[in-house]
Amino acid sequence: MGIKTLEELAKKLGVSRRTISRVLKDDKKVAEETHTRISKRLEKEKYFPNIHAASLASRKINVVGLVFPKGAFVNADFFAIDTIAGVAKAMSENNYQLMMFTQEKFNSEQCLRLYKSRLVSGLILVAIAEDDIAHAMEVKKYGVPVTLICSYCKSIDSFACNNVKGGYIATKRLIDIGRKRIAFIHGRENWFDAAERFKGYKKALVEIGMKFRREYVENGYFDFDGGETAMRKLLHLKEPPDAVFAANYKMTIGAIKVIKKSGGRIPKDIAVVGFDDMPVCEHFDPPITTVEQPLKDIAYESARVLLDLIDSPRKKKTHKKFFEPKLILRSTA
Amino acid sequence: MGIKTLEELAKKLGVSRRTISRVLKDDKKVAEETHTRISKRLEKEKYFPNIHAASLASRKINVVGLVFPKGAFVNADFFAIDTIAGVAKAMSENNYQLMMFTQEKFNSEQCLRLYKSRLVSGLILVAIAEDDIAHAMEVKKYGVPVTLICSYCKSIDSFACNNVKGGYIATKRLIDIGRKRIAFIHGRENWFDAAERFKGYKKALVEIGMKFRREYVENGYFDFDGGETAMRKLLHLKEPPDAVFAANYKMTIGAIKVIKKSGGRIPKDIAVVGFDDMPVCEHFDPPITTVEQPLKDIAYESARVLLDLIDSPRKKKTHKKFFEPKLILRSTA
DNA sequence: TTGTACGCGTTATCAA
DNA sequence: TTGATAACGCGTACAA
Repeated sequence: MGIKTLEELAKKLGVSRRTISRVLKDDKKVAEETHTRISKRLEKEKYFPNIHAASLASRKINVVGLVFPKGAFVNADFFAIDTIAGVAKAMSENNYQLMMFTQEKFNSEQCLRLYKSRLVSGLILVAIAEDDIAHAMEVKKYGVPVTLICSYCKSIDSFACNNVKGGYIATKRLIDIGRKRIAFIHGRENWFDAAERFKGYKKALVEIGMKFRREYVENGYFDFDGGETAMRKLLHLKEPPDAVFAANYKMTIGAIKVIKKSGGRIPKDIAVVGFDDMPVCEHFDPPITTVEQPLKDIAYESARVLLDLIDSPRKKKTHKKFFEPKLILRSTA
Repeated sequence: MGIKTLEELAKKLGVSRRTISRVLKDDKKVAEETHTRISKRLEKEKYFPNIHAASLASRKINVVGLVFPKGAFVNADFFAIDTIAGVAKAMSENNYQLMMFTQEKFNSEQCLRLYKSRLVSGLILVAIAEDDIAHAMEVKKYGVPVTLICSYCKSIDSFACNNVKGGYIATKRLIDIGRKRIAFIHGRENWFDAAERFKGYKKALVEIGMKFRREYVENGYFDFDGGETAMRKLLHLKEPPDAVFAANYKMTIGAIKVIKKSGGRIPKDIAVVGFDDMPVCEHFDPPITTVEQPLKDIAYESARVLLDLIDSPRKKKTHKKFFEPKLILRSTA
């Protein structure tokens, strides 16, 4: 049932393989009559060329790998969805396929294997921890086309939100509404994003001449519980904050929960600005004021550049682009 | 830099390709000395076999495709994450790779192509709308190993939550706490899950001898806004419900929002049970009583069975498994 | 406009 | 225990 190879089909049609191959590629140099006769038959037989034979011969393979560290994937939920959606869009626009990989811990050896075995022709690495940047560089050194999403490395094409600015506008908002004691709930410290948002927070304080207070910074580890614990500590301070900037949406929700439970009014007693605009932020009670990062665009762009890189690997200059974050005003600040 | 082919390496080592191939496969029939000599060199050269050459020769390819309808992917967020995580686990346990596909609308032609071009050796279809079941059957008829996640078809191996039971236990909970006017917020009607949960709702009502009232059923289209609109309509009824079961977490959150805004107390005035236990449900205000479905397990199992199917395609009997939903009691009912 | 024939890098069968 | 050698199915330079 159904023709399996070009050879078979060629025999049945009484033409050469080469001619059918031309039809498949829409090569002009085929008589119109022959063309229609062949393409009708191709349709009918539901013939599709064996990709392995093709890429063995052509040395090309239209597949790109998207590598998630397990942490990012399991805990960051929406984050992963937008990333996949953005990359998938670029892939389908360019007739590429997307392969997914999740790694317990970033594994440069495995990345190399994916490439050298010709499974993929390039890799997109998502949210690599700072400690792993060196390994990513190694992968690149072996000649693997690589781009980074939501992390940064001088020698690799990197795409991320301008997290410093994100932290800055979040904090600035709190300053603008008159807050004097602004706390910060930090994400995991070895993550690129977390450190950058912290910088933005400090920058805004310095700019306005507000003093930076160590006791107003707590680590919430990017999670609900972490946000709760951090907020609880902040509330127990002798001089509790009158505003909080939490560096992702989970910690924000955790913090709000604790504030409400303690009887604090939001934003009257404590104003809150979060990070990431997940669908639920708008529908939370109260609706959360937060900084949105265009994750899907970031992912899309990094994928597009990777495809360029695959086509012309000679490019020396590395791209890097930091996308604009955007403050979404709702009820918490 | 680095050996590219078996041939090259064979020459350098003064052995035949076949011998190296044996070492790669851990074949016993190689002298120990030869074995260690070769494997050391393999390691050093970072040689990995060309997958295309290998699958061309062996006619095998350790890749499985996971096909999302676009709707399910973009709107169902967490849903997709758990699904991917479960499938990815099965893949890595069996040394398979995972390829992702998102389709605007289910496209059997494309599914067939993926298989016939040997890109994948089987497909997992996620949450196919009822209308598309026929197309899925066609794909199967062409010999593609296929399993279904979160939808059901008699002739295809199917894995889903026991949604009827889920709807039943949700409704039963509301009955048990003494509610007499129980409303239902329906998901998109042509989706398998939605219809099943509705059945469970009706079953619980009938069982207790409560009459089914058409006006207590509203469609919320599985989305926040839909949930809000539906709830608003329900509140405007002459005899508003004293309980609501909403068929997914987004509609649940939408409904709660509207109830709170209208001044209703939860669960005192209106009790609410949701569906899906997303991380945010626990941290919502109020924490949401909901029905959990073991999505990750469902996905894992469907992937495992697909791999079996690929290994031994002769099996006539189709598997189907309906996983147990679980009521998670929190504050809304 | 159409066809021939070699090469791509493995696997696997047989023979040594 | 090892090694020739023929597939595997397609791409493409070159020839007709």
